[in-house]
Amino acid sequence: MEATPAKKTSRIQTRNRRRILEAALEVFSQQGFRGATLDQIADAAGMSKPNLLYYYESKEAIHVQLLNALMEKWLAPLDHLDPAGEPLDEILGYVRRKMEMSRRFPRESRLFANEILQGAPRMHPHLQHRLKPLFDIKCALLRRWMDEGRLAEADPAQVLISIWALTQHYADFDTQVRILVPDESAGWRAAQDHVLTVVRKLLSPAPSAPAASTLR
Amino acid sequence: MEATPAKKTSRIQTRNRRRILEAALEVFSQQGFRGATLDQIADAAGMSKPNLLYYYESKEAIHVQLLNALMEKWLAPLDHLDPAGEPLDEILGYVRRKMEMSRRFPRESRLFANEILQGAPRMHPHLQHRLKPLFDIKCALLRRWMDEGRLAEADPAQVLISIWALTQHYADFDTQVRILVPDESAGWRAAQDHVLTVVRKLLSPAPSAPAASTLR
DNA sequence: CCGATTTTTTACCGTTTGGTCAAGCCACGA
DNA sequence: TCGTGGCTTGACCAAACGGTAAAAAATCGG
Repeated sequence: MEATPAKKTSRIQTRNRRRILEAALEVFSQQGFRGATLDQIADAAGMSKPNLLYYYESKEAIHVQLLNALMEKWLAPLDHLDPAGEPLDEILGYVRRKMEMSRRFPRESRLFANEILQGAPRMHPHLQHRLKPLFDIKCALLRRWMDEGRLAEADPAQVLISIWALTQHYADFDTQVRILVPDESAGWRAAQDHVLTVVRKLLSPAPSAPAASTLR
Repeated sequence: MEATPAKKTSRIQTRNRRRILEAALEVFSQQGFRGATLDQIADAAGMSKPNLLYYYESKEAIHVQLLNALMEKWLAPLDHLDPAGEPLDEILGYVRRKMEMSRRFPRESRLFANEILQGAPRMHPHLQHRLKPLFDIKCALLRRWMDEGRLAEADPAQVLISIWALTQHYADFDTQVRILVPDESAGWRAAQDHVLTVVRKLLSPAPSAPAASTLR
């Protein structure tokens, strides 16, 4: 059916699509979906509005494309939590990766934040069908580690949520953080060290009466 | 000069102004400034658009009014940190108050988040002249408590920032949290207990070699 | 009850918005 | 060289937007 769609995407097509997404990320992440205008995006992409609409059929199509790409990128670090690794190291590694993402991709973080703030009108299915299952799997993993006494006892779901809160905050509330802690250079280092400390103190297995398993 | 402005605000005026602010809070917190429309707000307030503009001269005026009122409300809990109190209790009390605010005033939290996400175009001065000084004062207080050995050592600025991150996250990312932890009733209780635990573990003075004051 | 003032509505305006259209441009293979 | 098909553009549109003008309606002091 449907005659071979064929026609590979040309070099100019990939280039322009990339430019559009880059521009759209910039604008959407700062203004939100409704606040952004096609003219702004087209302008930032260095092309005319009709040309932009030649590559994406609507404003919403661009937004959706951006969110889809984002979801994969966002989930990757969590996916890397290795059940075979040393629990605390695994989690601290995860935190490090999340902080790194907040630092290197703040616009993606803000795009996500905007979407959630508005009730995730376009991402709700994604959250339910991709994020939730992965979340549950990793919660179970944390649960197991805690039961084995290799992590301090805590609510696994709350642990993951608070790691997100702590790490993403530095990207999403960057404006506020910069006002309060003007230190440009050392800022990120201090932030990362701090968050790592918080998580370590939260999850380090009891150092007083240790001994691996308190069976029963 | 300027003949007595007089004319007390009538009963109907206060009532309508309140209704407008209530409606605007609902809409702005969900859609952001640019995303919200006067028609939406007027609709939510149960009045016509021109009537709405009879009470506030512009969309921006409503937004500014909302942000001003918000700032006071938002700072209050931090202001209550008592230098004379028991350090850990004071801070845990502060965390409790912040969690309570996230639960009872999620729209205010999201309004604030929206403003910061967009670079705080209207709130920047407020942040610099009201939030920052208070922040510095409370950081100094934490510093003192830590130096006295009554709190665990940490970067005071990062401590306050992470408390905000943890508490506000439950309001701002409510949509996501609800998907991941569907438990309606126990959810907030679990969240609060968790955040309190995190902060307690972070700031509890070393339990091994305690003794109040290690005066050098 | 009246007159004056405050409140509300109807009709409207100029601008911005997301999106369309038909014509022009340009690269490239034959 | 020319034509063909992908790419680009200027001109345009209807709807939605923030906001205004003026008159109708409601309110209230006397």
